[in-house]
Parts: sequence; structure tokens; C-alpha cells
Amino acid sequence: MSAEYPSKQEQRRLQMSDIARLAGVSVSTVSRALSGSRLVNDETRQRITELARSLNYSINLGAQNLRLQKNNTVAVVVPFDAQSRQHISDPFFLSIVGAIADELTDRGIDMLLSRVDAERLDLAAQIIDSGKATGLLVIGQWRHHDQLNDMAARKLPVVVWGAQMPQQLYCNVGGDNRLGGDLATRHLLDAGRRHIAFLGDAELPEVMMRRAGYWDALERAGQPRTPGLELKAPFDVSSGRAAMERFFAEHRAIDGVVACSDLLALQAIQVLRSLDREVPADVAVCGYDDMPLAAYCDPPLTSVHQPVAQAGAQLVEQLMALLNGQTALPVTLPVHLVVRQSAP
Amino acid sequence: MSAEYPSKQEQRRLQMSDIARLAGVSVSTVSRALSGSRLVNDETRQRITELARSLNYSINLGAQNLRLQKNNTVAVVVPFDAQSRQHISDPFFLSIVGAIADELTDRGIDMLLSRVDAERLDLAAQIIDSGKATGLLVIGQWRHHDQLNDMAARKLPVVVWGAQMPQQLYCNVGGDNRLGGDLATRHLLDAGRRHIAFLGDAELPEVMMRRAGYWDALERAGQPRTPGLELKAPFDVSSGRAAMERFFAEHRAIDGVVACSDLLALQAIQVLRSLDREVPADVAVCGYDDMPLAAYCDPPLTSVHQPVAQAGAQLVEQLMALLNGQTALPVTLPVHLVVRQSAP
DNA sequence: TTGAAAGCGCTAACAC
DNA sequence: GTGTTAGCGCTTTCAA
Repeated sequence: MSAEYPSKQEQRRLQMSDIARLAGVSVSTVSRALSGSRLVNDETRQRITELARSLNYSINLGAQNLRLQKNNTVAVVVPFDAQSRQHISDPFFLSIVGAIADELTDRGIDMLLSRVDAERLDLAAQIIDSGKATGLLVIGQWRHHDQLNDMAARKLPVVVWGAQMPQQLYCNVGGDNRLGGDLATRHLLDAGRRHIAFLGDAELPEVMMRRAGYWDALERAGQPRTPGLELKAPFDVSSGRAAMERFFAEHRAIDGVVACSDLLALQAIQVLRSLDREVPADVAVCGYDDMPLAAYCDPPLTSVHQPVAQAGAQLVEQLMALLNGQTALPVTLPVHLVVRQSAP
Repeated sequence: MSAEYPSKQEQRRLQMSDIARLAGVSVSTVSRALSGSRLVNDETRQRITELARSLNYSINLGAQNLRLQKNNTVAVVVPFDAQSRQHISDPFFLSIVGAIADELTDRGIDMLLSRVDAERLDLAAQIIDSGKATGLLVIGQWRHHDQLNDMAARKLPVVVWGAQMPQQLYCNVGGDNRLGGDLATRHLLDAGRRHIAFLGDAELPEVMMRRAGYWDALERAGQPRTPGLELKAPFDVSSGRAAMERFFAEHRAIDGVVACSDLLALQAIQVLRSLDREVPADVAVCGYDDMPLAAYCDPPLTSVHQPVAQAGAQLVEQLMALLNGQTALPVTLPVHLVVRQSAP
């Protein structure tokens, strides 16, 4: 029933010298045998390999790495808001983490996952300085483009999921945010909407770019920008509910919404309904990310699709380039609008 | 398999001897200073600490761990179906991973995330044998209760998210699956449904227990079990679509569905609608997991809620107990039914 | 209070 | 082919 373990001391871990003794050879021979060196007699190698397997012996990678001066681990860092103690929960970030995990596993690279205070992204450098990992993948720039630049200036192998910024020293991979914002807005305009709100915190580079796209589309359509229709809403839904209620209550003219995440879109829909405004009849709502469940929402979400699997693959790809001493250029991934019923 | 990172242009990594030289002291003194030993002169320690920080020096943890014979890393293993090459994507598993990440980070423990072939859970032992991590968290038993038992028999510190089984040697943490299945079924019965289907692969322990709960509820209500109404559907939605279409086409009498994941419930709703059956009017559908987005689905999902954050905390808690040489008993977490519109 | 030296588990010259 | 030996970067006796 219950698992029982011997008190306190784990039995001493098997090591190479044990295998050597049991096989009646020297440690070097074991080392060579297990690394598949051809300098060791076939029969001996066979015997040693077999013995090691039967005893569940595995080379101690700590020692091996120390000796070989290498390290097969990449750290993935998910910034979090220390103030709200917001946890890792946004389905989009989680799915990017999943995609990265897939890609790293396929390449046989170990993945260290950790959170870091979004105000102190620079602390992530410690993971590399201490040799825990050789490279760093940071999910989102948040407000600290500068800290990321500092890390890059130190030549740390870092690749960031996020928007490309002017004066950027680090390599980033990100969706085409400006296009995404544009696509969503244009779609609403094409549907005849004229009072289009923008939900997102433009202090975050990605959101800033999406807002630029939103402006692009408005301008192209000869519509004025209305700062009052821009709500600084956090990606993650937790806090901003009250503010959003006030926002929509005060701006009854709104007939379209560009939200910077699907979560935000869903929250907006909820709030609008509580104000007796129908979606999409009264207000059409576009989300962002096109998370896997977007199609199953009520109503199914029109959303800007971000290619998550590609994102994971590219983040890893660029990091590998850096680690091989090559230069890694920023990558912009294509986005497209998926039209569903929240904004037909 | 192993990627090599030739540190081409990378400057040699700073090490303790460098700091020692720069500070005009011996390595031992630096070591002591950085570990906060009181055996070193206050002023010297101050100077060394300062120097180290200004140079971004961090102790090489690989070397430290080797010397100290310790390791502060826990591995989290997400089984995947190698045949369908199913990736890490189920939102429920992803959110458990998130919860574990939160808990481990709070405790200052490093987290290694990896996938493993669901048919070879035993391969995960290698992560411990090789010293990459000291403990293992496995997300789901899948079909290999036996392999997990073998690992426990080897005294490996392993805790599993899943159902408690008879003859179980390892520690598990899981929701009360039997109760969950019962609650969902009872709810449908109470609503007057009489032909209740069960969707899930009962070869998986968790599903088996939920089915037992489903049977419990039927029996209590004096309803017969109808094997034909049980569909062996995989947790993850990818493959089983065609089978599900056939299933619902053949069983027009079905007026209630107990699904073993929210994803499965959503797929069922889709299929039912394609067959012109309305949810919940014609068929009421209960999901399982109550993922964060369940409330936003179309229709909002009635679902058995699993406490994800608690799950993460308990998994870690039990693993820590094992690592401290204590016995870790299985933990069953409470579940409850959240009623929404898919099964009012 | 500090330094010299041994050794954590492994690999790779360099012998033989 | 195989063994001997010298470290990888660190901590910790043991001496001074």
C-alpha cells in the first residue's frame, strides 16, 4: 500500500569503480566501454555494457559534465508578476513551454524550467553563470527590454519570445505583432464596426506593436485614434476586472474589441454580457493567440493565430545557433486571423 | 544524441581561483567567504563577496554538487504516446506542470521537465540513476502501474499523479476518481437522464476508478450497466474522432454523457451537434478536470473539478518526504462537481 | 583566521 | 587493448 523507504540514508550510488571491480577491469576500460570506444575489446565491452545495464548503472552526469566541461541543459524562464504572485497559468505561455519541451526532448537536450520575477529578468543570468544551463529561453520581455539587452551584452546565450525592438542586442522570436493587430482591427472595420476598443498593456513590447497595427488599420480606414478607447489591461485576467467593467460601462458606443489575449477577450465578453451587450451582435470581439480551445468558447473566438509549435522550434533553433557560436537573427513568425463567431 | 557546445568565442568561465587571485587570498578562503562561513575575517568576506558579485561570478554548481554529493533538482516527467507522437498539450497536464513549477520554485528547487514514452515509464529511472535529479514526479500512470511499482521497489524516490491501485508500492497523489465519476453520473441521473454514456479508456487507472464511480451511481439508482454505452476514448482528443461519431450515431438513445476529460466532453459536444443532437436539451454532457476555461466553453461545461494547485503542492510535499527518508502515504484530493450549462 | 592538500566520479593523455 | 595518472571546480579536513 504505502511506499516504504529506508530511513535517512539512500544506499550508496553505484559508480564506475564498482562496475570495474565486478568486471575485473580498470575504470578506464569501463569508461571506454560505456562510451562505445573502439579501443576496447568487443567481448569486454559487451560484458561491461551488459553488467552496467543489469545493475541499472548510469554514468554520473555531474561528474562527466565537470570533466568534459560541457552541459546539455537549456533553461526556460517564465517571468511572473511578483506583486500579484501571479502563477504560471496563462494557457498560451504554458503551451509555448510545452512546445519548447517537445523540441528540446526531440533533440536530447535537458530542460530546466523556472519562474523569475518579471521585474528582475536579469536574475536569470545566474542560471548560466552557475553552470546550471548553457543557454536561456525567456518567455516574454515584459517591461525589461533593457535587462535583456544587458544580458546579451554580456554575451550570454539568450533567446527571447517577444517582439523585436529597436536597438535590440538579443535574439528574439515572436509573432508578427503589428500585422496581428492590424488584421484584427481591419476585420472589425470591414464588418462595419466604427468604435473599436483596444485591450492590452502597451508597456509590453508585444502589445505596443499590436497597438501600432491597430493604429495602422484605423488610419488606413480614415478613422481617428481615440485614446479613450484604449484600456491598459494586463495579459492575465486576474486583476483588471473592475477596471474593465468601468471601461465598458463608460463607453457604450464601443461596437468592436481588439483584445491582446484570448483570456482578455473572454473576460471582455463576460463583462459585456453583464452589461446587456450582446456578442457579436452589439459588440464584436477579437482575441489573440488562438489558443487550442478558442474554437470551443462561447461564442467561438475570432482570434489572431500564433504558431506555437513553430515558436518552440524556432526558439530552440536560434539558441542552438548562438551556442554554436553563430549569430542568431531575430525571427518573425507569420500570424493569421481565424474568423469565428465572436467577430464574424 | 548529446549536443556539444564548443565554446567558440565564449570567454573562459570565471572560477574560484580567479576570484582568489584577484582578491589576493586562497581558494579556500573564497569558498568560505561565499558560503558565509564565520571562519573568515568579516572585512575579507565583504571584499570577496563584493568582488564576486561585480564580476557576475557564481559558484559552479556542477562542481559543488559533485563535491557535496548533493543535488537540488527534481525531474517532472510527462508521459506521451510515442505512436501518435502526441505532444505535451492537454491543458490539464500542462496546468499540473505549471502548479508543480510554482511549488518547486517557491522551495528553491530546480525542475527538470521531460517527456517519456508512455509505454516505457521505467526509462525515467535513468534520470535518477544518472544523478540528473534526485527525485521524480510522474504525471499519470498510463498503462504501466507495473513499471512504476518496479521503480518503487528499487527505492527510487518517485511520486505519481494518478489513481491509487491495489498492491501499489509507490506513492501517488490523485483526485478522488471514484467519487468524481459518481458525482457526474448521479447528477445526470438526478436530472432524469436514463441512457448515460461513459467516455474514457478504462485501461488507465484513473479512468477505471471513474468508471467504478459511474457504476456505483447507476447501481444506486437501480439502473443497469450497459457495456455498449462505454466508449474507450483516449484522454487526448486527436485520434478518436471517427470512433466517437460512430458511437453516437449508433446509440441515439443516449441522453447523458460522462466524459473523462473536458477535452473529451468538448469533442463529444461537437460530434453530437453534427448529429443534430442538442446539448444539453437532448444530451447532457459532464466533463472532467474543470480546466480554467471550462466556464467559457460553449456551452459552459459542467465538470468535475480537480484541485490543480493542491495537486502540485502535494506531489512536491510527498516527494520531499521521501527524499527525507520518511514514508509517504498516498494522497487523495477532494473533487466536486461544478454545474454549468452543458448539464444543468 | 588562513592555506595546502585530498578527493567527489569521471575522462583522456600517456604508458605498457 | 588495457591500466596509470592527472585533473575538471569545488569543499573541507588538517596544519600553521
